[in-house]
Amino acid sequence: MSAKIKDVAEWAGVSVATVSRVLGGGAVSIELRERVELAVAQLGYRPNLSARRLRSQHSKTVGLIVSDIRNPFFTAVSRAVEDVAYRAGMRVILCNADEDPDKEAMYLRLMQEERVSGVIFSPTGMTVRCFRADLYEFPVVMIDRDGPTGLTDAVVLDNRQAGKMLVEHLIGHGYRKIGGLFGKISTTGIERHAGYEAALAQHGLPSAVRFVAPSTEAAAAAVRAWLAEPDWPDALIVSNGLLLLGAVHALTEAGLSIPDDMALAGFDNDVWTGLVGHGLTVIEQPVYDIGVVAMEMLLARLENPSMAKRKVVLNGTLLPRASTNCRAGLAQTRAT
Amino acid sequence: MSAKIKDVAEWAGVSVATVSRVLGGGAVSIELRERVELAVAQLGYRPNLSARRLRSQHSKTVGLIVSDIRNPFFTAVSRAVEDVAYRAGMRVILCNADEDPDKEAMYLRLMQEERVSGVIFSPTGMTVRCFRADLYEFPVVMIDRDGPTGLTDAVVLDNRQAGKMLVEHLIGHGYRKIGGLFGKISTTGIERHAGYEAALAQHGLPSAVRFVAPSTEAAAAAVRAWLAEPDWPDALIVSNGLLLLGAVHALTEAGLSIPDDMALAGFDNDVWTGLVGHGLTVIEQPVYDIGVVAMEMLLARLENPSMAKRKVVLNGTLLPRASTNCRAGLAQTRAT
DNA sequence: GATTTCATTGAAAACGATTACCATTGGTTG
DNA sequence: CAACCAATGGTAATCGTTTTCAATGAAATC
Repeated sequence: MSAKIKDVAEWAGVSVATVSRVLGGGAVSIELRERVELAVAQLGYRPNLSARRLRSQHSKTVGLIVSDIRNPFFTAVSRAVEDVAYRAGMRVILCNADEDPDKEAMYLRLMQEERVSGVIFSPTGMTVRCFRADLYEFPVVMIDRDGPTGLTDAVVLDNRQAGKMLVEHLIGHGYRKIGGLFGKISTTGIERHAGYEAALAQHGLPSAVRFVAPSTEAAAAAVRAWLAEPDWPDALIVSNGLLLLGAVHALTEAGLSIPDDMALAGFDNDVWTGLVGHGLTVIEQPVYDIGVVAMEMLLARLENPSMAKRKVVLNGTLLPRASTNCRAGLAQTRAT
Repeated sequence: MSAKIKDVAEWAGVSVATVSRVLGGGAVSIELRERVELAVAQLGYRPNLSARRLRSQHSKTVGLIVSDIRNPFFTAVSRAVEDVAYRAGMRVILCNADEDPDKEAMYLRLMQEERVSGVIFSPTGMTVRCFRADLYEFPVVMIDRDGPTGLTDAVVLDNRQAGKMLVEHLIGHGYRKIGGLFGKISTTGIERHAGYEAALAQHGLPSAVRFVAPSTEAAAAAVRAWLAEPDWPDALIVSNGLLLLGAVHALTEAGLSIPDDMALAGFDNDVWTGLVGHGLTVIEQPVYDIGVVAMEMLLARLENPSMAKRKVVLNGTLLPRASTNCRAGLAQTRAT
């Protein structure tokens, strides 16, 4: 059994209050402070965080609920959240909800039991629609997906604009039959789709879309089915990295050339996107920044709970590469 | 302020002990049990985990200390650890130690303060050499890297054998000048290097190695420097996914063809390895299994602390692909 | 020199659960 | 009918901290 504060106090010949003050940076004479520090070192004393949290009523812990840590987007975000959190003296509890509203509810309940200081959460469309922030005693910062404005803080990408940007890039490179493949569970897919439709409508071009479950396999299957139909698009926009990989698999196994048989563009600058052929054109999200901003917003909210809710909208940047037949992209890839 | 157990007791007209028994599955008459459950539901009561942990002296929490969650190897492992942990009613605290012994020590101290039930840890070579398991009150399971046998439980890959396997694959495909690029911080790099040397020695072939810091950029720089020398190998073995990516970058930017100018093989079946050219030959680690086994070992150890220490050695599987000019690999890639 | 002020320190009361121990009840048995 | 027992509920101690409050003594003010 490890040493308790009482042992330290006895060893140093002071009261437990004094030890606590030394640890917490209170006012203690230099002499006692040294005696206590020596005792702490000699006994190898480590405070019990459960006791501390119970008494002081703040956990210094944040919950991070993502859909799947294996998605490079979320690993980058979580790394950023952790960096900022640990630097601020807070711990992080990570949960994978697998885009499943039941699991989300379960983890939210768990966060209450932990009495976390706050939660950073990337919810499904389902949960976002019926989320009642007032049910929880901790502030929530939504990331990637956003709910009805003003309910919680949020940091998201300008998905609509990014969707438009991708379509316009393709139009600018001469493509006219531009298909879209979007995730059907998250709100990001919906918004990117909206941008896609808006850009096409603006140019008087027809749209052709498929909505799929959020998995590489589902995307591959959808593209496979599409290729079996008589009439495919000559360019395809895919709404996130996981789905994009599925599309690549389906096109490769069909022996089709990118971009000659079908151009391809998508979201998320995952490492592999630079390595398919001469590179895939993608919208790069500021993944690390998203995590940093989310955690900083949470810290600010804890500092000042009554502050008006904020929504930070970040912009993606277009990385033109060879998969959309972009000469700039080709040149860049060769040079790199 | 949320409801406490006392409020529930008053609401239901019973004592706090009865409420606690209902929650903990003790012996309570059916009638009172129903009254309590109703009260819990109506008040939205959630037990305070800090209080529970303080009193019951077990945290039901495990620490997971990895070097970087952005490394796909560790994301897969961590996902597995979490799945098993949450299924066993335990929470996971994740820490990134960045291959830095100081950070490792800091997080280990944090784990003590949290009074975690156990820790799963992927230490640097430095920490592994001077790790004193008896300093900590929780059991530790080492993953990926292993310390002196018998000190802690461990689950690792048979790195030596995997290194040999890769060399023999290359020799079998006619390569004779086989270089090696290994990480210099972790023990995995050392062991894989040992297997590499052993296999070459067995065939009477010369070795040529470089050791680098564990980053993609360091690997790219090393390969770049190597290519500037007059005499490079005609095949290169790289000791992990991060470094392998660096090698690919360096070779690509030098305009060299894989495998015509240089064959390439490595470790970790990260998604992108299947997408470079017609695929990179790699040793695939059973990443998810490693996490599952590690967490299960930890649970077993908690169940029975006096059990003899175990070390589980898993085998990698060779995925022959086009980067080593492997016809089997080529065919497979085309078919997939 | 007496009174006020101030910085230190210690004693003890929380924090919110679990649980050992005791008291009550009603039924069964000798 | 007395006595014992099983089942159930309540009381209070406990976990290891932080924090309030009062006490102490030294310095400062008048």
